[in-house]
Amino acid sequence: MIRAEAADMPDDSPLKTPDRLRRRASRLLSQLSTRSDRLINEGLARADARKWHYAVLASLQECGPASQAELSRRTGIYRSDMVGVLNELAERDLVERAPDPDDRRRNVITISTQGRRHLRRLDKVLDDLNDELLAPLSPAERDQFVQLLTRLLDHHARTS
Amino acid sequence: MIRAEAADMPDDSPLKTPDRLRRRASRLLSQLSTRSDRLINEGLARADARKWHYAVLASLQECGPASQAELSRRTGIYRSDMVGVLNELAERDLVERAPDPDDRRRNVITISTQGRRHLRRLDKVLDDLNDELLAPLSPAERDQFVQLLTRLLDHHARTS
DNA sequence: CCGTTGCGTTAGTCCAACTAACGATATACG
DNA sequence: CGTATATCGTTAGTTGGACTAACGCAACGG
Repeated sequence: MIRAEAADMPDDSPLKTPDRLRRRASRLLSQLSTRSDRLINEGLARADARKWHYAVLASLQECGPASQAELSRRTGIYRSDMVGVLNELAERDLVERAPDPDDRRRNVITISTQGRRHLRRLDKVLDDLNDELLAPLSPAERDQFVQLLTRLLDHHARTS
Repeated sequence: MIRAEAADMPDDSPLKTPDRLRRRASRLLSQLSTRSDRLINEGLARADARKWHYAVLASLQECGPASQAELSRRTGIYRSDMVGVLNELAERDLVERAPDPDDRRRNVITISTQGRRHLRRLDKVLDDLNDELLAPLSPAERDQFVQLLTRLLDHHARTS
């Protein structure tokens, strides 16, 4: 399997990336993540959105209205960046930002009907993009990949 | 499996990250990569290095001396960034930069004895860090994880 | 000889992740 | 009560990685 590439690429050059580098999980992870990010960002840009938009809308849809700070915790977006994301979403009326009468420090963010519609579109877009990302894997392998990622992430999220 | 976390975490709050978000491979990938990067960067910083240093030194060790442009191709570092990396490495005498007599456009980069020693240290450091990264996985699972990553990356590298 | 290509280098863009600090409000404690 | 402490939304700024543009120079191909 190692020399699968030797089939279509003459190995007469010492140009190839050294094996030591290619096998490090950390490196594979970061490289694949870069490509994945690019794929996702480009796909979402075509749909006039960013990935943070999706994260916020999905969170609102699934868990209901919330303050900005709570949204930050749910989605992992820093609350300093949340401001801008919500500005963009509110500008397009995908989301409503209203002061919380119970706690005047808070804003209550609610997803709008348009927001729900937009979210449905984005869900479709992301399904397709993730399909493209995982294209070389069989369904079983995809599940396993997701499961491995989840376990690793959970571990490092709890140990943070 | 979905509510594995409910075991040690009372689910009376709507704060949890929505499932839809948690299952997207692209998202898992990017989040895990962020944490992995942080782990690696901090670990290497403690050893007074950066990940690009390792990539360059390893490439030199495994494939021999090369021009800067070729190093770029081997490692994936942009040649505009390679300059700075080589400056740092040359400053510490881990690497030697000499004009190529055969092609006066080129610099030939050679790893020094100190460079080799430094590389050995970094290899150890990275072994440990990757162990930490993959801690929750069994050896078989680690192999599989690496294999899945490799296949995905190869696919998207060729389709680039 | 001239156009193209590859080289090293400089500068600068873009974006994500992250920190610091602010004013305003809410909560806890003495 | 009052005062400390914490939380909220917000602004500004830093850092680092990925990436582009353009330069002068050298090599190669006609």
